[in-house]
Amino acid sequence: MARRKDHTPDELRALIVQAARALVAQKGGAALTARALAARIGYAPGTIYNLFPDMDAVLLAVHGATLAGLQDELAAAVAATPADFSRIQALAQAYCAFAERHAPLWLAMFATPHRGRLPRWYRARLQSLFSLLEAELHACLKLGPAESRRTTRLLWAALHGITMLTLDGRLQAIGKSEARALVEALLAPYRPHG
Amino acid sequence: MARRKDHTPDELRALIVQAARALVAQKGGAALTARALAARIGYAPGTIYNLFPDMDAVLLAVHGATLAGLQDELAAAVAATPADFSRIQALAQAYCAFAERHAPLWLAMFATPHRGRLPRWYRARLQSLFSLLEAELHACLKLGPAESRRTTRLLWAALHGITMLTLDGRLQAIGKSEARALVEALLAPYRPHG
DNA sequence: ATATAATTCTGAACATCGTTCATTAAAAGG
DNA sequence: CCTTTTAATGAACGATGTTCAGAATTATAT
Repeated sequence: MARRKDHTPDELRALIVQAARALVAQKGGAALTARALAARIGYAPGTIYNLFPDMDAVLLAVHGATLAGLQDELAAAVAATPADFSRIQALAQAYCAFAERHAPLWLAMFATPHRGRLPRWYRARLQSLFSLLEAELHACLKLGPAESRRTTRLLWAALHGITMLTLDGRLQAIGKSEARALVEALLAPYRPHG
Repeated sequence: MARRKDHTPDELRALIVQAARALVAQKGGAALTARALAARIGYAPGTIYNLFPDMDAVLLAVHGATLAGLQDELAAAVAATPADFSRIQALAQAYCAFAERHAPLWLAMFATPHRGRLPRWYRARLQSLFSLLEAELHACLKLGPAESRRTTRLLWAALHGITMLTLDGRLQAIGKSEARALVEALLAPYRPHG
């Protein structure tokens, strides 16, 4: 039995990613199994493999959507703040808020180390995100190009650490309210003097 | 067939953890399967379950050993440096060096989010590590109690982030040499003025 | 219209995983 | 020597990712 529903390959691909995203968001990354996903979209498990090489690729597509969502919110934060230190604060808080609001999706993104290198479209997404932050740091903190590059990586990594330790409660669980204070303290050295 | 080799339960427990540790260190966390572990110690898979409730418990014991190893090296760093800012630098570099040197073990420690709360002995291990750092920060940086508590968490989380992003190459891969520069930049604001 | 080709979906099958447990072998005790 | 206790087994169960020969449907050609 074939063609039970008329979905173009692209539509079906999008349907799979959407269902996978919902599954991870609701029940965590471990709940994303081929059979559960197939049941959710009303297809047989094998159908997924006609559109994705394996389940890792499905999960990576979910992560891509998560990164896109973060980028949208960071862009909104840029648009809503003046081009000074307060924008950097807003970006950092938006990052933390997004990760907290989509905790299962965010945790799933870092749960399993990827074997092999990430596909180009995924690296491009990351690069795009990174460039956005770097541009804002350069503009708002008046750093030199080399310094803003390093500072971006430092703040990015530090934010990642704060967020992860907050979310999964590992290593001396950090309360959610304390996370904001930590981000403040992280950025404090970069605040213009006065 | 029973009692083929004479191991007390404690010896066998230690043997299992040791073999599991070697397995993770050599082939990564995903290679730690009940059957592979059993084969490595010359027992049947079921034997593992006589000594551990499940494989997660074995993995957690491995992580406990990893944390103990880190604590030893941090203590050595304390003993080898004067009680000033340079000691904080040495601690941070020791942390990064340990994670890098035991990359598979370190990555495995953060690969899967733990369901439920961690056992008490594990939380005590973490607390012990954290207390060591907090005491040194308090002593070497002349911070108040509340401030040293927050600063410890901040630096801990930031170090975690730098280390993780360096090791698994995710998110704008940070080169190993660049990681040291990032740690330097992270600590720079706390360097005594001059 | 009819036949043929191309597409698309199925679901049984395979290997491997964690885990359980009735069974069996070995040691200890009477 | 017999009995009890302990320790180890390995077959078995359910669930996993993945494959693929075949079935069902649509498109195309004659």
